Amino acid sequence: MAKKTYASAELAREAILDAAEADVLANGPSGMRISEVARMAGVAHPNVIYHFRSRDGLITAMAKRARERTVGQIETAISTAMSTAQDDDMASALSDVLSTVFAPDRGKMAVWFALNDIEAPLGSQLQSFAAMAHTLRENFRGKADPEDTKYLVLLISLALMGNAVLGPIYKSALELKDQSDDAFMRWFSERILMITE
Amino acid sequence: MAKKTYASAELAREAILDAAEADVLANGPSGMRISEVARMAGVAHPNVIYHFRSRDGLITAMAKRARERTVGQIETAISTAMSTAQDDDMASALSDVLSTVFAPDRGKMAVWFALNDIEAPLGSQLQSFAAMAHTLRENFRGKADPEDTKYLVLLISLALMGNAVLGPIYKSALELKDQSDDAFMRWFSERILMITE
DNA sequence: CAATGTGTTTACATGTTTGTAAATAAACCT
DNA sequence: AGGTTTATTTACAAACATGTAAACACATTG
Repeated sequence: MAKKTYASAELAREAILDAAEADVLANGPSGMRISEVARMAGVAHPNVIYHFRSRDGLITAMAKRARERTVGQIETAISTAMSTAQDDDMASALSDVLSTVFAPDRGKMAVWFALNDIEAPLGSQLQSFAAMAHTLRENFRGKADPEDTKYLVLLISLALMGNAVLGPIYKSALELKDQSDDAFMRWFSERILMITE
Repeated sequence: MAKKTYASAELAREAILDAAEADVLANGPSGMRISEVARMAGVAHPNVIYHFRSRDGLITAMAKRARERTVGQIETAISTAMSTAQDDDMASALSDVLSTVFAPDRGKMAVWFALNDIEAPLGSQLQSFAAMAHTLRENFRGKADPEDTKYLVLLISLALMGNAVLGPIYKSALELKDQSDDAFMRWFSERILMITE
């Protein structure tokens, strides 16, 4: 009795990828269990293997989908910001981009990937990200050193990746008054603008 | 024939912990395999269990040792810096502390721990770290907002943790001219001083 | 120097995980 | 409707990981 849970194979695959993503987010690539993924997706475990050939195939497919989705979201986030940013509220605009681009789950996933030597999102996008940042910077602040902008992009990326993983822990350890991501983004954006003076 | 590889049980334990640390650094807590640790330490796998009772016991002991070692190193690094720091070369002094405190391996380990919900080093030390930083700051720059110093310490911690994991990847993706940790530390230290103006 | 305790090994038991095989059901053609 | 392909399940096989048991070597000491 092979009853169907999903309308199409495509939907089943997506559901399995969703489950895999959740499992990896919680337990990392090495902690992901295909039976757990199957359970979460509501299918029998050989079905997962049927769709993705192997555990490794599942991880690869999951990473690929995450990468593609991320690239898309980054592009829209940046282009939105570039078209709406006003000189008088750069901090706000910047803060918005940052929260979007480096959402906690995405950051956590990127770190999991990096630690497990899996090609992560962002890496390949950073270069163009830096180029856009540099254009934006020179538009508002005049001539600047491209290398300096790269360092800036690097710092932002690293800090936000770190924030995704350790942010909550460290904020609580420091007993910060406002431990929300928003507060930190806001503070950070202001400092970034200070050092691009 | 139970031949001895190490002179004392204590040495065997240390060797096993070293191996466990290397394995966890490479594969994470969930990826660590007792037999692999045993192989690296040159003992049979039940010997590992004999010394640490279980896989979990091994991880716990390893984490504990790492925490204690870290706390010690942090304390000496900071006190050295505080006694030698000169007003005219703060950036250098700061940069030195940062590289010491957040060495790549330590950062990577902290991230592994955090992702696996294991109590990591630093967390409990951050508060006193922030207090020292604040004293130092007010000594050189006069009255400042303690909350702001906390954010600063947070940023530094997060960025350097991120650097330990993603630094090399991102630096290469950005095609930075100088991809050494030193260059980044130096640049970062200078910006930190800029925003504590 | 025998007895005991500690550290170590080999051999094994058990459970878990991945992956395969075969059967079965549904969808899709003609 | 019948046959083929696709998706799914149950049952099983094989590998691997953790942990236990028993035996064995070494050192200490009574």
